[in-house]
Amino acid sequence: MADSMDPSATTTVASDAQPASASTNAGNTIKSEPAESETLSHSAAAETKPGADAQPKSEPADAADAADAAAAGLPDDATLRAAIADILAASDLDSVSSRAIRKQLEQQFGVKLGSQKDAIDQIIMEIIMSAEPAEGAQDDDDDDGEQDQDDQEDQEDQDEDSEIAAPAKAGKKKAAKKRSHAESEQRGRADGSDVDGGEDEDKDEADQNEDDDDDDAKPAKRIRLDSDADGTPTRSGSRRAASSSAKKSRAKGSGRHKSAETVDSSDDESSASSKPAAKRKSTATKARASSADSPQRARGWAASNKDMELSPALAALVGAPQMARPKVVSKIWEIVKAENLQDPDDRRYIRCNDAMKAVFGSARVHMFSMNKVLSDHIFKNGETTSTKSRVKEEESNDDEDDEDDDDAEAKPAAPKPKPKAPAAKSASPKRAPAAKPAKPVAALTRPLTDEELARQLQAEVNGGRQRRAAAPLPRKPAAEGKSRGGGGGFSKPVGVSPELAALLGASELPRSQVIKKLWVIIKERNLQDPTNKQFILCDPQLEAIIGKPRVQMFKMTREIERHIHPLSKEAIAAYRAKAEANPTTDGAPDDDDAPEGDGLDESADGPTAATAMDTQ
DNA sequence: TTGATTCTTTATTGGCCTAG
DNA sequence: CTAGGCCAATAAAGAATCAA
Repeated sequence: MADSMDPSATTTVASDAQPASASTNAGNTIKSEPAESETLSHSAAAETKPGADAQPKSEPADAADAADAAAAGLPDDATLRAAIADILAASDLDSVSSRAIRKQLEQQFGVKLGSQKDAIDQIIMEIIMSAEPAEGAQDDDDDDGEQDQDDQEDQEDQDEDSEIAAPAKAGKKKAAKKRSHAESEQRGRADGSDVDGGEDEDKDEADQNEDDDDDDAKPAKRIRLDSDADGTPTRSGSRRAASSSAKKSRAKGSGRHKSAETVDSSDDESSASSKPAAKRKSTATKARASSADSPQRARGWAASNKDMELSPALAALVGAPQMARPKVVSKIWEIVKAENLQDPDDRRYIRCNDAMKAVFGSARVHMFSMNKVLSDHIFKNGETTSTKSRVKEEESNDDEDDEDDDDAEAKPAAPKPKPKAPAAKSASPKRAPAAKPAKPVAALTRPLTDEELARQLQAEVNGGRQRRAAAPLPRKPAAEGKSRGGGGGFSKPVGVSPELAALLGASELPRSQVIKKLWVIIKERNLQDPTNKQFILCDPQLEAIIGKPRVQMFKMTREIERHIHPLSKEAIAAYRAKAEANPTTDGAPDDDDAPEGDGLDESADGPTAATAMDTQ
């Protein structure tokens, strides 16, 4: 995390920052005496800047002894164990990695421990597992922590600048997070960037970047992963699994998983059920401290590791019809190594064997382009066609053939080509940054011979390409399949304040449209902060609504909320009737084309506001 | 550093669904 | 029947995977 960070700086930050929103550790941290914060910071330093002086509290003598022993060879098991225990005790398990620990040990003992990697991992796991009971004991503190968190919340509400401070304030973040909360409480909180809560927006922006710096801290999940692979049912491991499955379940839109997760987390049920019945709103604001960064990473990891459908050719190559992308890459490299397929002249090039030729369509492929080509052979689970292959097709259509007319219709489903299309994108708008025009693979692969070309063509026919002829991309079943009975939630029209109405040009429209239109305006007026596009630099009109000259896009919704009020049933019905009578292309009622009168600004808003009162 | 992809973070409401 | 989780839209950025 902080290889580049001055440990002393970390200390400063940690002790200076009001830990008001120290996410994970809120409960404890709040109560921490300054001295304790110091200790924590040292822990952080110890974790990332290994060295005798950074060695956390216990037994420096041991370290010295061990160093002596190291001169003779590797430290013995007991020494190693003690040292690891020390390191772990001083580290945030969500951010520390086995590698970081090993490096620290190497420093400490003055020997290379690469050969001991497995053993060290094993010891780490054992120590983590043996720490479990302590975790349970800490559960009782949860409520206190939560209470404290509530207090912070209030504080933060008063201090608007600290809004973004606690990324972990996602209340709704379910059991997996709660668990990590409990665990993190017990662990040291070593991560300086985690501790430095929120001071101001700029700080937070910096924090974001600093968080990113915690590079070499491949989180302890690595360790957990290993243990999972071994089938060792560690708590941490199951937690990770639960978290990833939770994510998956969400992606799939299944409530069943949720319950499974609940079962999984039996020790959490009390805290979960003890939550006031008040709904999401309260849970959302009730900041459940949770580990701020690690779950994110974990989920990112889980995302990458989702099993994907493989084309027949690729399946034949790797020996499985489904596999996560990284595993595919790994497997291919396994094969490359096993068969010594790397070009001796330039080891970045891989000489394809027959199976690989079927996939890559050439006799030689650059390692970097390998992934690109693989994309043609990897598909979303359960899909018959891949989004990106569609995109590719469209692109290739542009410069090659026009035979596939239906592809043009498929376009809306392709999120890519326009990094910023304000208009209708629906299913998966994510991954904006990836939107790069596909570089020709040929740039890295050598020109194909006719024979190879033919083979490539064949591979395409056999592989992913043929899938595209299949039925139109079944967009997220949840997206349209559910169609959530008659437009509740975001599609339910709401009334907006005169100011907002003036900006949007409509006084009644669905919440989703409010946000959508706002973004159109933001783009039109180029209001995004060029240095950090997550922030909106409000123009006078927008500032009158937001109340700030600059607002993070994530927080915009909250600010806008002040200008939104529910409509009466009658008003909603009227709105829908109007929308139905005047359907627009978007599917959602669009006020651009069918505004309820252009002079609705003030006049229309009065009644709606009044009716809104009725509703409430 | 290359490549692609998926998912997360934030905030909001309310219908739908499941489990108890 | 109730409680509570999921999901819908919207944005940018970054993490995760793997290899040399």
